[in-house]
Amino acid sequence: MVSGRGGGGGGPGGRTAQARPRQSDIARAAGVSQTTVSLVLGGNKAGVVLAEDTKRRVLEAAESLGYAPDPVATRLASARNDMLGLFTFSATFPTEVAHSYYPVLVGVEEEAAALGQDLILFTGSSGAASRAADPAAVRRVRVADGCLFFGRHVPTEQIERLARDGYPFVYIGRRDELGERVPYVGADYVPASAEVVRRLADLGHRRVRYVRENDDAPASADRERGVLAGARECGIDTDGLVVRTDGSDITAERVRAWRAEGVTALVTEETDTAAALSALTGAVEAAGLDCPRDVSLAVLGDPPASGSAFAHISGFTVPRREMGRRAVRLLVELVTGDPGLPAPPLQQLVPCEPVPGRTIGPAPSPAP
Amino acid sequence: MVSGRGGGGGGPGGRTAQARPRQSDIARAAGVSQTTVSLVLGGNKAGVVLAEDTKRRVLEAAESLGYAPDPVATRLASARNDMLGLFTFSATFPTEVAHSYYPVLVGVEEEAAALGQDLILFTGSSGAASRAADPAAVRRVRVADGCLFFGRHVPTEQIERLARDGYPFVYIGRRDELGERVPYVGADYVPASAEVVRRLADLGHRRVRYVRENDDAPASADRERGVLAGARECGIDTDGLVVRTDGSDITAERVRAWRAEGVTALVTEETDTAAALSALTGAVEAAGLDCPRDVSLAVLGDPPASGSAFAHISGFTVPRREMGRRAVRLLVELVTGDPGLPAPPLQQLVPCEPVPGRTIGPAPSPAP
DNA sequence: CTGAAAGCGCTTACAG
DNA sequence: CTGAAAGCGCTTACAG
Repeated sequence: MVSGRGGGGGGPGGRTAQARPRQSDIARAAGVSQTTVSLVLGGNKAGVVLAEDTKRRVLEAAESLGYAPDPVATRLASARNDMLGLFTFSATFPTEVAHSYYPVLVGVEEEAAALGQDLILFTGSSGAASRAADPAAVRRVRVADGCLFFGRHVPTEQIERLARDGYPFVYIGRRDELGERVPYVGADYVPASAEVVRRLADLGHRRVRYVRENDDAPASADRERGVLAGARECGIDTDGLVVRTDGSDITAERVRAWRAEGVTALVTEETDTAAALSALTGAVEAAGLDCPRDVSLAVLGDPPASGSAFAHISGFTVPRREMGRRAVRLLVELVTGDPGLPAPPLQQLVPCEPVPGRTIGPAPSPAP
Repeated sequence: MVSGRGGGGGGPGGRTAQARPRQSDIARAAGVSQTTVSLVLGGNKAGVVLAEDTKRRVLEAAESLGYAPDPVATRLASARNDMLGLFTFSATFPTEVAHSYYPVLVGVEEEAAALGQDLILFTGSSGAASRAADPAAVRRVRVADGCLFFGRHVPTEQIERLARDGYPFVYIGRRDELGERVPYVGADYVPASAEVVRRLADLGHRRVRYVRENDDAPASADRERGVLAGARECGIDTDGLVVRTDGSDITAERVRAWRAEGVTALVTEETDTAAALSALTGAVEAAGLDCPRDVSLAVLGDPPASGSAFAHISGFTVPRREMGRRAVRLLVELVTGDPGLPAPPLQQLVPCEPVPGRTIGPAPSPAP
């Protein structure tokens, strides 16, 4: 048996901890049974009729004792506790990608609060020791009714285990590798990317370079798909259009050479590392080119920091906040969903918002 | 009775949930009792001696059944749950003050992960309806072993109730109003503020204006205290030194008048609203003054955004991340602390880091 | 060395 | 309208 209540703990003042009140304490105070307390406080889903006076006494006792239900017990007994998990696959909150992470969190938090859900933050690995591979890490999420997953390095096997057990979860970000029944909320990169190319075409650009990273992320694949689709639609040369890079080989010379070939617009993508983006902007600057006078420049996704020289770069923004919101909404639907009812769309894409910016302009004469 | 296993739930795929194996299933398979299974799998903290053969049989059965312990039940049965709460007194995560909030969260999350604690995020009010005054809102935190409080508008009464019950909590940010036994981790504004004044004095400045907000926050009081102490120490005129404002009355004319009076340096403070800071920087710009050529400028606390014209403003940074870390450490000490052992320092101040910046320079001639 | 039993704090049929 | 009882899946003294 466990020693249980009244034990140490030593609260803030070093004072002896007072045990939290439970339903049985309320029952004693109100002179009713613990069952009745549960009925009164638990929302009374079964529609049981209770005497007004009983209700009042129970509520008063609960109030004066400062009662708060134990969500762990609630969940063990009922399979619900109105808590949602948010699991990130990194040792800590990504400091580097603060700009991309925070808005998601804001959206998640907003919608969770709106839906009366608390949020439990889990991290992939605890301390330096255990890696994200630790199976126990992912398993912990089961304390919540359902969980949001967010991040690059996904322990597929662990997640599949959860899926097999019917545990509700939603990915933030598109996932290919897990099949078509895996719920996610992603950004709709394809049309947004095509639209950027279309804008360039409308301004007279015919030769473009799309500088993307060597990355297999669905986001990168989608953007390339959109760029190619837009190019084909608008009669932009797709030959040599896509350039893969780790950043190191995008130099001022290369950019000048493109200009000499008649390239008038450059497009790149935003990622965690910003390798392609910073290499390209650096090369454009080093080449002494002005945007959009000498060459137009666009980025697929948000620029890295508002402080940089390219703070007003054209392109589109990723609807991170809305993705967070939608992911929560979907997760709650999965958690509360009646198995008989039609399921909500499991895989959702949120439109990206075009950013006019100041780095796109009419195509200059083909050769400088 | 609850329907329990195998029930609906309808996981991500809407597939029927498969019942997870539990200790009793393993027990049956291995021909031992459920207690023994718990002993074998549960780390065996009590140091009970078990037959090797029994262990092996249990482990094999667990493996072949794909057993994963139910963290909910584990936590209910053991006294602690290794969850820490983080309660913020605002409807949602502060979007405006993302820059000041996020680093704290990073620190909290880092240290919590390092100490094997999960994090529950609570917000003061859920949705638009309930205000932070809602007693139930604060009460919810009791589900965690202890809680961090963060934000300006603090429902003192609710917190005192927690304190009385011996519930462990720690404030992030200094708190005067709650007495000397209230645990907090704050920024050490006084010496950092004095140091900024000292730097100005060393550069020859003798007449200074400190433009602060009309705010009773401990942070504001501390900064003023530090400014005054530094001024007295360095022989800077304290007469008219401190200027309180809501932002509206800091104009280009006023700044020019100060210059005419011989003021060569301006100091302001960072707050949630940034009212004083943005008013002052706006007025300096409008007055056509260059920093530090015409006037030196410093801010007590971080500048608002890296993108602004004053991204390189001199002053100091608030050690938000370290505050988050320390707060978690203190809280865990309070939660796990042996009441017999000496308590850790309940009120801790973390040093601020000086930021050289580019807006402080030698004092120009007293009159322009 | 192992098992029967109580208990963690709830929910939910079921019987008064 | 209310209460006694079983149960969620574990942990932990305690008794063999």
